[in-house]
Amino acid sequence: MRRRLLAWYRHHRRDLPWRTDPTPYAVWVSEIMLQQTTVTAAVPFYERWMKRFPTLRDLAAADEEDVLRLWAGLGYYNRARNLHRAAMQIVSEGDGEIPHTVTDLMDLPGIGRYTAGAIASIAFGERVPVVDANVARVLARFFAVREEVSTADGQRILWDHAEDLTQTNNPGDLNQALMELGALVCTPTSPRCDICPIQPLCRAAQRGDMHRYPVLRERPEAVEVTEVGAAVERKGRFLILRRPKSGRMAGMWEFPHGPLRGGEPAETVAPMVKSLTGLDIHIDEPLRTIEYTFTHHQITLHVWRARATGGRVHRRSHDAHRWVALRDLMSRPMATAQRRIVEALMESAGGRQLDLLELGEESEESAPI
DNA sequence: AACTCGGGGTC
DNA sequence: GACCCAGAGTT
Repeated sequence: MRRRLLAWYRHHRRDLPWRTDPTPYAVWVSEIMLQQTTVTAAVPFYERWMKRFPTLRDLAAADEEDVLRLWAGLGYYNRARNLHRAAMQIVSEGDGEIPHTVTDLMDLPGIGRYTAGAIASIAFGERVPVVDANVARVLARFFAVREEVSTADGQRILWDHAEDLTQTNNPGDLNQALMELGALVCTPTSPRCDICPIQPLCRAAQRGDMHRYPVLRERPEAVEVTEVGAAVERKGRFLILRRPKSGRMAGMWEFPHGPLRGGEPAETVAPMVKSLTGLDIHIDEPLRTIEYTFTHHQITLHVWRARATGGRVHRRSHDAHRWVALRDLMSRPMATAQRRIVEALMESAGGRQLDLLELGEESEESAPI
């Protein structure tokens, strides 16, 4: 099975950026980005990251604000904070070298059994297994594992199989081959058993019931949430708040917003901004409604344009605030939903300039673009 | 063992 | 629009 798999991998492996020079740091960064994130989504972020933080020391020396700025859009922001903290930990407490073993790697924040195994095997050649969603699927089919993947029994069985397979001279390639097969051939909904190099040895393929593996836990139903928010303007600048150091989206900037607990959205904005910031505002007009989904929440966020009319910013659940000009908003670390608010503001500003241009054209003047 | 994480691609 | 993804941390 290993021989077939490795032969296939050598021929079909994708040319991914972290494979051109798989230093321990490169492997580490890629593995953190790829946690719960598809390869396609991670690639452009990886390229930018390595340009800005080429080495572990560059990362350790960076401000968290810069780290989050580069991560903005990838989601799961604690990954970036943990990566940064781990880099600082290695440089300050260690010798500046990334640990070589699973045990030592797992002492670092953001590195669990999977990521420790990936770094140790790929970068250092340690004979240790990895079980991610790809490997779990491949092995569950190959060995016809009936146990639910997320249970303790299911995990133990899969890790045991993976560990057996990894007792070889090139554990890093073996692990990557398993993941690559899961990504390209042994896919979730329609596996390509016809082109699979290990199909003749696969229990599920022999039985013809590939679709029954892996056994996954039922997902909870999505919860619909309505939120209201405001782009509050004062003297041409907009109010943004920074979330505290811990918890969800720690350290990220956002417009004042919050869940609608009842009543009409339009009538809830001003009280929400008041309780969040202490500011009195005047609502001008609806700006945009933004819909997005995460985990099992479906959010509908209604955002209004508003002006500050009085009061002082006191901040309740945030640790900083700034009044920022529109052109500077995008350079703050903000999650995607918040960036869409900035986009809406820029589009409406652009529209206003276009209105001016059209007025100019009506008066027979040539307007520069 | 269950829950959370605030992104996005694929089919 | 489901479903899934190179998981980890917290409760």
